Amino acid sequence: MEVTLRDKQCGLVKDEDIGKTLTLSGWVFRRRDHGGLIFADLRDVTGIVQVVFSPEISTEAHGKAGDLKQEYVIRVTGKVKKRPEGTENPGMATGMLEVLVDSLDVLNTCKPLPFQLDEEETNESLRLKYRYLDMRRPEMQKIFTTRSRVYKVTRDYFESNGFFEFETPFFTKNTPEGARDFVVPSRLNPGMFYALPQSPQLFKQILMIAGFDKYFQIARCFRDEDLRADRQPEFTQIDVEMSFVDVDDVIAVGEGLIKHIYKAVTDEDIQTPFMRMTYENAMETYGTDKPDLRFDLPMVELTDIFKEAGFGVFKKTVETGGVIKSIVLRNKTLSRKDLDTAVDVAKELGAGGLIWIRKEKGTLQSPIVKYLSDDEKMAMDKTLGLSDGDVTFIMADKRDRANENMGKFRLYLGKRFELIRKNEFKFLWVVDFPLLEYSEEEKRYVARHHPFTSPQGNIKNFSGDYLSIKAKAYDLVLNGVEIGGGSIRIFRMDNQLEMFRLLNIKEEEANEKFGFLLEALEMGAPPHGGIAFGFDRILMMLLKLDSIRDVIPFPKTQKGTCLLTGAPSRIAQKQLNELKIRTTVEPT
RNA sequence: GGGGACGUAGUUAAGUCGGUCUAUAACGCCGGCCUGUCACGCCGGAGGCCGCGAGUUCAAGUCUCGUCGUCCCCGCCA
Repeated sequence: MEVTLRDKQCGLVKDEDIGKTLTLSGWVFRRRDHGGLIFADLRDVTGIVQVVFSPEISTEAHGKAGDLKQEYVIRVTGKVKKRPEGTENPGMATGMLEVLVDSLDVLNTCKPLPFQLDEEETNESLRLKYRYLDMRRPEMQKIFTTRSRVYKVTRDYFESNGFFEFETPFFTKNTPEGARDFVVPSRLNPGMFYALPQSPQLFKQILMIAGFDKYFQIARCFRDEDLRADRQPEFTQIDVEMSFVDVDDVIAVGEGLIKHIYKAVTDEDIQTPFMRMTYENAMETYGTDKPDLRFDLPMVELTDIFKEAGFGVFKKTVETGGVIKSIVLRNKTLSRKDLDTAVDVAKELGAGGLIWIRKEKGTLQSPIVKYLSDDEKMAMDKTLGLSDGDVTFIMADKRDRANENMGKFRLYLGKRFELIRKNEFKFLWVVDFPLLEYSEEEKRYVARHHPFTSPQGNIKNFSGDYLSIKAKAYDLVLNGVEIGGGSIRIFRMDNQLEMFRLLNIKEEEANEKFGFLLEALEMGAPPHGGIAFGFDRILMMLLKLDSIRDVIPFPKTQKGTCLLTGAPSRIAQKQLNELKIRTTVEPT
């Protein structure tokens, strides 16, 4: 016998259904039992519709409805009616309608819930353990239906721009640079391991060399590093690579994609092109390579003004090549306590110290003011344009440390004094990254992005300051979070060898680790470059959520465990034997 | 590896200076009543190893140490 489970979904019942008899199925979201009359909100992913059980319509259905409980799965059949005047609910999409039920079937029951679905705040570990209940909440359904739509518009965008979608291997080769790899033992090759990809980087370059011109993939990536609110061990990237392009081409495609996604999520248009800022400018002005531009507080350098200062810390810092940087917090008359707290915070962030100078009634007040000459005070006042109620915060340190610490302190000020305009989306390209950075740990220069990133200009026989070489690399930053990054790649073997020389990587080592790419570079590799966007982070930001876990269906805890499935777990000795693996941890 | 926060009925929270705490409330749950509710309402009831383990004390939900779990941050990570 054929049974109709439903004619349409709950949220899709419309005015034109009035008078029709429909069969609907869904979950009992809430039930309001008035004894003689019982209301229930029937819910599915499309929304909620009110169903009414009245003994005047069906005593049998009304009788059964008395036993309905939260989250029972039911099927009802009944006539769609306009609600009686005065009982409409304008707060819900189907609030003008209701279904008068003549027959009710309980398709499945539900035990009492471990937490209420409409509870504002529920312990996240409980939500993760019962993720299927958590995900029934309308807010979560909104997140994941949005996520689904973003996959679709992403594919639409690339498809209409001539890109080809590929899948690349999960079981791949361990790479030396970058994050720690997750590894998978190879049973067929005892003692050998695959690595899960940190990104499809080398494969997408190979695809360019293979002549596919424009590639994209919505790719899962794996990095065995510690977790954060915006970092999961497996996450999704929108991975892109293009041939015969330079920086501006990739950036333009990236902006087009973000515009598309932004529209899909917020239904609004954003202005492109996005602002661009050099890495150096970002570091000098905001002390970070991912500035949050939803508030101002730029850093201003005062090194020249205070280089002769009577205040020992300033003088000594400048003499030893350091800098003096300041931030002005305008028109917030801070108490002594606020200022003391600010000093403590700065120290906790890693600063050696923090000087404050407050302007009131036209004069500068500060513990160090007596060490400053009138000329110095006037020069500072003029440079910073101070008014009454302004506080200048000053750090003196080596350039990198002063920038970095002041950058962190800037974020503190932004939060503490609520300067962040929360409704804004401030996109920003950070460009002209240094090609190299010095690794204290390894005592050598390492690639800031990765070793296949193209330098700006010719680096053949380069002998100057290695840190001054710029890369054709770019990051996309949104509200202080990095949501994408990429580069133009080196496409000629001679340049790649030059790069390895700078990195002090021996040719044999390079061949052993990524010889397949090097060999490919020698067989007609076209100029190419690309970018990858953090899919989860983009969603998190656009939906104004605080955690990447909220946009991932089944996320891991900070210890990397899955509370739903209990992963990771021990495996049987037999499995270990097959893999020729012995652990050094005793079973507990 | 390090720093910090939290852990009390099924859930969310309160619990002051260690002492009427026999641990409180709301929601949920159970029973009853209710024909226009929509977070329905009203009456009644059950429900607790105060994360776990030591210690201090006449006395511990409360103080100390350890441990487990979750979260935030640094390191790590692009």
